Amino acid sequence: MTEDNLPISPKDAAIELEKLARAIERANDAYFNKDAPQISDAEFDAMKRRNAAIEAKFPDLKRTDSPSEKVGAAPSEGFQKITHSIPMLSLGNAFADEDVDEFDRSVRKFLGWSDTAELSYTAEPKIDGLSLALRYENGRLIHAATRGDGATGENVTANAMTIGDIPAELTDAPELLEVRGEVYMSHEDFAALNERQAKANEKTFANPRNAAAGSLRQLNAEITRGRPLRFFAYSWGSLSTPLAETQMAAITRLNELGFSVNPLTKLCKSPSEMLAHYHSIEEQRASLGYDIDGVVYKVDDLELQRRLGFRSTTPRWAIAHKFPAELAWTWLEDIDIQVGRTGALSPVARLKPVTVGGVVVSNATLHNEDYIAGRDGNGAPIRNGNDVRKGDWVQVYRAGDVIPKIADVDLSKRKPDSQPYVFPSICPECGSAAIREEGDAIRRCTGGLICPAQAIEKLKHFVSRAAFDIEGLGAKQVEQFFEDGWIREPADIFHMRERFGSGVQQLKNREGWGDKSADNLFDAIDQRRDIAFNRFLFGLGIRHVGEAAAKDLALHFADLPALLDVVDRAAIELAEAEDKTPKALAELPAWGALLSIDGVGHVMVSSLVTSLTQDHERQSINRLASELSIQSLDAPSSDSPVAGKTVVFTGSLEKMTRAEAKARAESLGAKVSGSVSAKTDLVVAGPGAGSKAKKAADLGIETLDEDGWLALIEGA
DNA sequence: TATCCTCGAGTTCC
DNA sequence: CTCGAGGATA
Repeated sequence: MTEDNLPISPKDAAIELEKLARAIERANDAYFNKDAPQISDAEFDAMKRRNAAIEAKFPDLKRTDSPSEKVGAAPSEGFQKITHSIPMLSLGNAFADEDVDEFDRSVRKFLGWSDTAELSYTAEPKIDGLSLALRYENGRLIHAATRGDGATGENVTANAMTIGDIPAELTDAPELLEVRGEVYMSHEDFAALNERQAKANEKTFANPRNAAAGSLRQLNAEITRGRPLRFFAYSWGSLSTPLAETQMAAITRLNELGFSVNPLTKLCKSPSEMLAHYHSIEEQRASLGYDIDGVVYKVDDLELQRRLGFRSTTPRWAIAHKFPAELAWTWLEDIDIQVGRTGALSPVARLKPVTVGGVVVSNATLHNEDYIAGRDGNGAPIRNGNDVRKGDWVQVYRAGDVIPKIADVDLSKRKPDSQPYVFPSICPECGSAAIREEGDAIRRCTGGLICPAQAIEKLKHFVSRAAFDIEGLGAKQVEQFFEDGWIREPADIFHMRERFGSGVQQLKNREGWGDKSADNLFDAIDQRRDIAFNRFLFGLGIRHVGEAAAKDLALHFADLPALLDVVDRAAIELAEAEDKTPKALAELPAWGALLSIDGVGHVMVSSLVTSLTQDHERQSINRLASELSIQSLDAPSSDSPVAGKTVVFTGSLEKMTRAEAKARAESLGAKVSGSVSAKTDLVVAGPGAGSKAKKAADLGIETLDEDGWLALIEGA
């Protein structure tokens, strides 16, 4: 009943979703709280699957209290999710003074500005806390959301309301105003809190940042109220009316509206002024009374910010200049090798635990063979070219304040009889040969799925967040089930309920598993029988096909058979080709069809062909697919006049650079190509346009000049 | 062919 | 978060 007779009109769908939500809620209540099920498991399951199917068809109608959000939800998930209307992105990083000049240069280059044109930036301390988005409608605080993964955060409104720096009401505010800033705790308050915690025999916090995070994420807002949190506003999201024309003026406006803003925010007219302010802030760092981890520079002119726009994950108009990382010395006790899902052998340093930047570190990555030997990927020396050995006295830091790495080694403390580390040439997990391809930095186990490490890592990838994201089936459970022999390939996951009818009993008898958790797991698994094509593809774990590539492929191919058909034909072409160079292969129909997809090159095509045409892999995929209903991806809808069109820019552009024109067009949903072909929808020709404009005319393709193009996209 | 940008795959600790 | 490398571009 899941797929059949789905409602056609949104109205019917909404009505049915509401009914299902109530019925499922009732059944849940009866089952969990009164311990007296009113309906059979099968009926319950069917209702939830139908709910999921309707939601998939009408994603906009998904209810905030949707049962699909609740199934298998861990008890810790006490906060509702909030999707940010504008994603909360992170910033690019600068570590050296030269990086600041480089930032200025790249901004000018993108805008097509000279080195001397006047360009101002703001510089402000980067507060080491956690970012928060506050949404005000008609001056009233509607909700507060943490950053989360950038797209979706947690609703912590009740807690935010208890923070003195966050006004519940604003006067004279825009109709819609989303203020963004940083929640933090001062050194003084942090020390007092820890003292209080210690006296009460409660746990103390490692640093103010953790204390702030822990306090904001209290399920009981009254506890948050007792915690001395503060807030600096530094940015904004959705707005009904612009705050100002410059960053500086916008910050002033936020201050006038009643928000605390950082007093060390300064307008700088050149990279040297920015650096001077950076060093001044660095000197004041210890006396500020709160933690900061660097300085943020932003292009001051908001119109320029808009033009600069965003790369995939960071804005082009801002950068974070980090202070040098804290360092600590410790003993390197051992070097272990981990095997990843692609067979990559990754060395990890086991360290005598040491505190670095408020966190105890006992492992550090050693990347690869060359990194241990003291060379980077280009053969250039790192750590003065010194290698790292077992028993060495090493200096550790946390790159980007996160990933522990080895900065230096003290040769004077090295024992005379110590030996260089010998990187294994056989896989420590399965004994297969571990081979390093010519020109590759990484040594890989050749065992494939024979290697238990690879098999397990591949399964972990399959259930990971961007893939099938099965609630209650994380890395740990996968490992356990693999060892039990219950799950050896993805399809096995979807057979668990039926195949282990008796197994459920086994599951329930195991520590940590009860009736509820076992059933929740099976429910969560069933939920994922409806899966988006891109998630499915990503989950297969084909080399070089990550999240982005999987989406590109899913947008291009209607379904799995369509993709497999082209890949099969490409495989035949490869087998029959006499000239197997990438250039020659590109001329072949199927091979060329795959290469024509944006972001797909010959390495990825080879990978698709080798992986998807292997017999056992294909059978495994078929077994999996037969358990699923794979949802095709619709092209992203957009109202802009150029959405989905292929545009070619030729000749010189006068009001913007090529890069800016491309970024702008892509943000409106257009695809920008370098050459004119039958697939081209529109050519924008500036002065000096030559053969491309002529070809466009020959093919009868619409051609605009720069002003015509700007008029077309105006207002979009 | 060289250079820039983005992505994939690896990593730690809470 | 970082490195290496794939893909796009000039």
